[in-house]
Formats: sequence, C-alpha cells, structure tokens
Amino acid sequence: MTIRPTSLEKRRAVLAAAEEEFLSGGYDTVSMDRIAARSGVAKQTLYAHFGSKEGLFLQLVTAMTEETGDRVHADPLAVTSAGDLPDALHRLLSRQLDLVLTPRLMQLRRLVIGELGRFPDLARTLAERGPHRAIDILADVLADLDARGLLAVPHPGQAASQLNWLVMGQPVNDAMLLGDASIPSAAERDSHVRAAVRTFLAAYGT
Amino acid sequence: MTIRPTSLEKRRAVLAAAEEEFLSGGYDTVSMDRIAARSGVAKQTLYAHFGSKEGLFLQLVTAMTEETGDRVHADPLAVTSAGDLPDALHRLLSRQLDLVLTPRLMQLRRLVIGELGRFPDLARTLAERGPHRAIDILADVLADLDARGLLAVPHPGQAASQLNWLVMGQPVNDAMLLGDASIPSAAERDSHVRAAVRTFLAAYGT
DNA sequence: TAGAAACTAGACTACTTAGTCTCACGAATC
DNA sequence: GATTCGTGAGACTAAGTAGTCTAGTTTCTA
Repeated sequence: MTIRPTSLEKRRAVLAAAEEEFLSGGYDTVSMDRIAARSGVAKQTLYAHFGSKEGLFLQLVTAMTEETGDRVHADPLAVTSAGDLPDALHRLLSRQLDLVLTPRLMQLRRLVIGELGRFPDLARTLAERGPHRAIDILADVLADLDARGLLAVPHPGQAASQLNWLVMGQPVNDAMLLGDASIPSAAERDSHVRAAVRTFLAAYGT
Repeated sequence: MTIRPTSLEKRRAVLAAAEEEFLSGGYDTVSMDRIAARSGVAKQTLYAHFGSKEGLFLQLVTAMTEETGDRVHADPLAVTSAGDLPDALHRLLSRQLDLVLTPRLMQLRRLVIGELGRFPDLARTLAERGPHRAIDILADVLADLDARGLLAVPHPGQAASQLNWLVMGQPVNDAMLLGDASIPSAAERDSHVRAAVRTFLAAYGT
C-alpha cells in the first residue's frame, strides 16, 4: 500500500507516538486521535497504515517484543577453568538482568499482562521470545558446563529455570507491582546477581 | 449509610458481580450498568454503596487482597530433627504455592499489574500483603532454623527471597503471560517444589 | 400503623471514542 | 501537463459510558 519514502517516515512517527501513548496508559485509555495528533499525522493516514486500533497495537507490541528478544541472543560464554566459572556466570546473568530490567520493557510487560484477556497471542509471543528463550540458552550453557565436568547438572532445563528465577524473580516481580522506581541500581543489581550465582554454584558446583 | 440486613446482601451481591466482571476484563471494559444488571441491583443502589466506579474497584481489590493475605499467615513449621527438614520445607512452600497459584489470584494479579499506572497504591498493597509478607515469614523460619543449627543462613532475608522465587518464579510468571491453562497440576507443582527445596538445601544445608 | 430509609426502573445529560467520509493539496509518474 | 497516490484537516456517524435525577415501591422500625 505504501512505497514512497515519506510514508516510511510517517509510519515510524506513528509507531513512536503509539509507543509513548500505549506504554503510558492501558489499551483503552489511548485514543487514536491523540496518537494522530502526537505523531503529526492525519487520522486517515494512521488508518491507511494500520487498519485499526487493534492492528496498530499488535504491530507495535510485536515489533517491540521481537526487537528486544533479538538482543538477548548472541552471548557466548567463555569459561576456560573452574576458577572462571563464578565470574563468567555472573557476567552472563548480569547482562540478561540489565537487558530486561528497563522501564520500557517492564512497562511493556505490564501492558501485555493487563491485556492478556484481549490479546493472548501477544503474551505468548512475549513469553517465548523473552523468558523461555533466555532459559533455553541458559540450559545449553549449563549442559555444556556439565559435559566439561565444571558443573553437575543432571537436568539442565530445570537448573536453568532455577538460576533464571533466582536472578530475575524478585526484581522483575517487584517492578511489576511497585513500578519503575523499584528497579535497583547497577550496584544493587550486581550484588543481587552475585548472591544468586553463589547459591546456584553451592547447589550445582563440583 | 447502610445498616439494614438487606443492605448487606445487596452489597455482597454487588461485590460478587463486580469481582466476576473486573476479573474477566480490564477496568475499562467493565460498565457499571452491567455490574448493576448482573447483581440484580439498581444502579443508584450501587452508587449509594460505593460512590463511584473507582470506589467500587478499590474496595473490591482491597478486600480480595486482604482476604488472601490473611490466609498466608498462620502456618507454623514444626521441625524436630534434621531429617524432617526437607519434608517440612516442602510442605510449607507447597502450601504457599497452592494458595497463590489459583486462577482467581492470578487474574487479580494481572488486573492490578495492568492498572498500575492508574492505581499504584493497589499494587503496593498487593505486593506487601502478598510476596513481601510471605518472604518475611519465610525469613523468620530460616533464621530460626539457622539458630538451631539445622541450616547455615547468614542472610535470612536474602535466602528467603531466593527460596521464594526458586519456587514461585517460573509458575507465577508463566501464569501471568500464558494464562490459567499454564497452571501446573498438583503433581507437577509437587515435584517442582521438591526440586526447588533440593537446590535450596544443597546450597544452605549443614 | 405511620414514617423513614433503602430500593427499583429507567430516562437523561454530557462526554468520549473508533472508524468513515468529503474535499482540498502536493508530489511523483506517465 | 494530466493523473494518481498519499496525505491533511476536520466534519460526521454510531455507539457506549459515568453519573444524576425523578417518581414510585418495598421494607424495616418506632
């Protein structure tokens, strides 16, 4: 429907405005008129691009989910000796926590959870591209460490889930209910991850 | 404003209808007309009792939160020997998980998270009466076990949080995003808790 | 039994919203 | 140079909603 270069700019402007609007309120509190006004675009252009409010919401949230999910991925763990293990795990988990624990992502998560009834597929996508993917990657890492004798992990999937929630559980769930102000500082996150990794290694170390 | 016994019945009927309505949709999708119709009560009665939609929502969610929070409380842990410890912890955590992981409470949690922007106090109350309280109680139990030499827990608060999220993290967060169908069966919950307690004891046992 | 308190039914106001339509304008294409 | 496509501005429709008001009815109490 749209090929002209100006169209892409309009599209981006709409998505940017929609992100601000939807993330600062619920699905229902946002109006298409406000998004149009905020993006400096006529209402009809908005409908030409996205069809409906649902369509705009779906495209926005899907794009945000995939964009973030892609960043979790590539992160190889280079462990040469048993002595490296605590620091290497700490680095890996810290990176994941830093990536997830941002106001923007926490608000996206709140939004998707609140709209579970209306848009269940959105929430499923977020779960798959987010926590499930992170845990799968972690499971591969743990299985590798087990194979190399650096850890004793009989059930890598289970252990990965445990490590993940040992790290993510408290901060993510606090953020859900207490808002962005509850997000810990970098120093607090660091010592939180350190404690979690220590507990994990005490249970699964060799 | 209301003393007559029939008034209490009306009030209960309204709260019951409001619970069904609010839990099966968001705050905005619910209409006062539907709540009135569902509870078999005139709209004016509804306003006489609760003042406004906000008032009704606040009273409903507060009541549900307190009611559930109260059930978490009284649950003494009777451990006589080190051999009892795994089973005793398993019983305690299983009970908490069973209490939390119900469709009704999961939906309440989704609702409150989704309305964090509009009703931040509600979410704070839910956090305090729910997870925070549970973790505080757990911390007391762990401190006691430490004092008796059955565990080695230098930071009871931190360890309690770790144990809590080791157990609650995955099922609660899956329920948030995947819906009630993802709630595991009693048997699955049992083995999940068993694995979590095993990991915890491997890290903190003496 | 009389009066007051609580209730019912439903009309009504004032407002907001998603989505459509009309018409005019500017730029790219033929 | 004419046409077409995307756009802008804004009126418009149709529907829904919170909250108020009126008028009549039931139910408890003194």
